[in-house]
Amino acid sequence: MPNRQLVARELAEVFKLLSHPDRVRIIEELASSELDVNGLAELLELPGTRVSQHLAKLKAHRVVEERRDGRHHFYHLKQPDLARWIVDGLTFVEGRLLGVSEGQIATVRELWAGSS
Amino acid sequence: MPNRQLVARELAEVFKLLSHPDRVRIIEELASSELDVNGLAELLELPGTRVSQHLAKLKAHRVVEERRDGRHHFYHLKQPDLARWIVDGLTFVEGRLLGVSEGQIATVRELWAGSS
DNA sequence: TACACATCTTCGAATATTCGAAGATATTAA
DNA sequence: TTAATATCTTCGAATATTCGAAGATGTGTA
Repeated sequence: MPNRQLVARELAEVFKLLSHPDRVRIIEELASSELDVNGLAELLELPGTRVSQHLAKLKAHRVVEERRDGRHHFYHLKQPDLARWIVDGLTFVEGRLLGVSEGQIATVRELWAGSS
Repeated sequence: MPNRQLVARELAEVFKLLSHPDRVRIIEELASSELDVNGLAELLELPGTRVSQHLAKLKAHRVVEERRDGRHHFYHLKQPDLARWIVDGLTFVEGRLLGVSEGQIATVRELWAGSS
């Protein structure tokens, strides 16, 4: 009865998908508003090509969905709760951030939890 | 103010650590009881060397802690809530498991949530 | 001491990921 | 149609991960 193995494998897939800082930031930005590739690239100060590559991966795994309007490709989270769950994970990160105080982490938590 | 970037980087590190099925299973087993390398290896039907390598990585990132008793090295979760948080992540996996019904996922959720 | 047990560490090959560069596609405007 | 904009895809090199094998370390037992 290898259900637990199958479930662990899928969970690990999701974790792998979230295991890049750019993708974490993309998901957190999309938590509060739908954005196109350029919009994300400017917000995150990353090259558009890179954002596009990350979005392709997120889309392939059905984490984000695409809506096209003219030449713009807008992206949003398929399951907005995902962003909240990630923010919950901050609990397990607090002890690891030496240069960042708990207060600053709380600020990030609020930024990502509410409206940015 | 790159706090969000720092936080995203650390979150991504944690996700990378969880991005292997063996490590997910190890963490879920350690949620209910402290175990030594051989105990884990038998439970998960994996070679002891492999379990040891995963545990070394989890220990380096302070996800697990070690207690030595004679020639046995017992491991436990430093933050037991981590296992519960991972189980919460099952929400984002349910649609991806084609061969596993929702009822079976619920069973895994209970197995991992309570006593195994 | 000698031996078995439990675990760790190192090595190297196979595989996967990342990232910029360059070119391809699709849409709108001139 | 031509050109500009927005995005995607492919390529290849650099880097990282995985995993078994082999040997090293530490602990208990005869």
